[in-house]
Amino acid sequence: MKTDSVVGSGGSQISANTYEEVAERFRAYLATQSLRMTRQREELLTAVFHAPRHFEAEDLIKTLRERQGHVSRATVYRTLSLLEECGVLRKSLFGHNRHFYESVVGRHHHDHLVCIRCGKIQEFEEPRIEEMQEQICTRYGFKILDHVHEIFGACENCQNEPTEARKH
Amino acid sequence: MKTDSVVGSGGSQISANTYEEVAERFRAYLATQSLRMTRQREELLTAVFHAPRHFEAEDLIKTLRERQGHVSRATVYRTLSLLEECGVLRKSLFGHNRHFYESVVGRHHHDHLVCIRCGKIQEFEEPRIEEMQEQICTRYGFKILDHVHEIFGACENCQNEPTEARKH
DNA sequence: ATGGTATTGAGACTCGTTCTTAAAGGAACC
DNA sequence: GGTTCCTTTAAGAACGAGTCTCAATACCAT
Ligand SMILES: [Mn+2]
Ligand SMILES: [Mn+2]
Ligand SMILES: [Zn+2]
Ligand SMILES: [Zn+2]
Repeated sequence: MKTDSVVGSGGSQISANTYEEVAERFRAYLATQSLRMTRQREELLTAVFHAPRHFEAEDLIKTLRERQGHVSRATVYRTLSLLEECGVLRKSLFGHNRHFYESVVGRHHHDHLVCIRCGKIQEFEEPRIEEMQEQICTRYGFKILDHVHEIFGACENCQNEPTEARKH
Repeated sequence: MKTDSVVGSGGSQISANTYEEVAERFRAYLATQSLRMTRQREELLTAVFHAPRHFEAEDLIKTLRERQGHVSRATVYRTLSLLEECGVLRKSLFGHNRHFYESVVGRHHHDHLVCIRCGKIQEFEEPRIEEMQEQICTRYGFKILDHVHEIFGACENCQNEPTEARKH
């Protein structure tokens, strides 16, 4: 399964924000937490900025390993969490197990159709669903922090492919 | 975090179906796959039938270990997958990582509000969301097989608890 | 430049899950 | 019952994503 063949909802390949806008948000966040901007965190940010729309932690690790400036696995995970905390990245699901990240600064909230055959990700936006979610939470006095709404299935291209048989 | 303090949508604690109905479905499925009903598979089925509404694989393993008839870890996972395949069980998310299973025979489809503090699970049913999902899939020529729609946050009880500070 | 925190890298570790393999079980036929 | 040919199992090794540990190093305010 390929890792990324995005069909975006019409946007550009890379976030519409400039690197500086995103970097600024990150720096500001670090400041509020009395955390420091380091060479590693800067490199990670650059890598994230140039990564495809939906990427996995392991992709970043690989990318960075190939370059001069190595960044350790632990640091990658630590930094991804920071970027998530400050609203630069969002973490979602590829399948029942795998995760991917995507940059969300300056983008609308959206959810995903994930093709379980070829890995293609189709983004969708449906404010009415979001609104109903809110209603449901209100009904139950639940304070929503986060949600996961991913739809798994077969994209148009993959629907005609022969199905795999049970292997045993 | 406790593992299960369900507030169901009004249903009974255990699936409304009789054990025999569920067992029959499982046997039928095994037959179609030329698989056999074994002592272990039977014990698993019983354990599943008596488990709380939402349970984890590890819970079952523990339960079975305490009894006379031991069933190995590998067999538990294999059988849970079979039960999922034949529509007896559904697998969902507790958090970004953890999974739980629940019996779905004879129950309506529903999704969950998961309290990230105490682990309480509130089920909800919203046909209009399901319908919109279908519309979206139609729009993109996507054949839906499965979806995950879990909402994470704080339940009514947990909203007033003091928040934990960043630990470092 | 110094000093006191924050940060890092490497690798150990965890945890859920899957894989491997040899031994045991079941069904069908004799 | 015995034989044959599968399927299934148990146990533990292996895996993979992610986290933790801790000694060595980097930041940055002063
Ligand atoms: Mn997306
Ligand atoms: Mn449920
Ligand atoms: Zn596809
Ligand atoms: Zn709660």
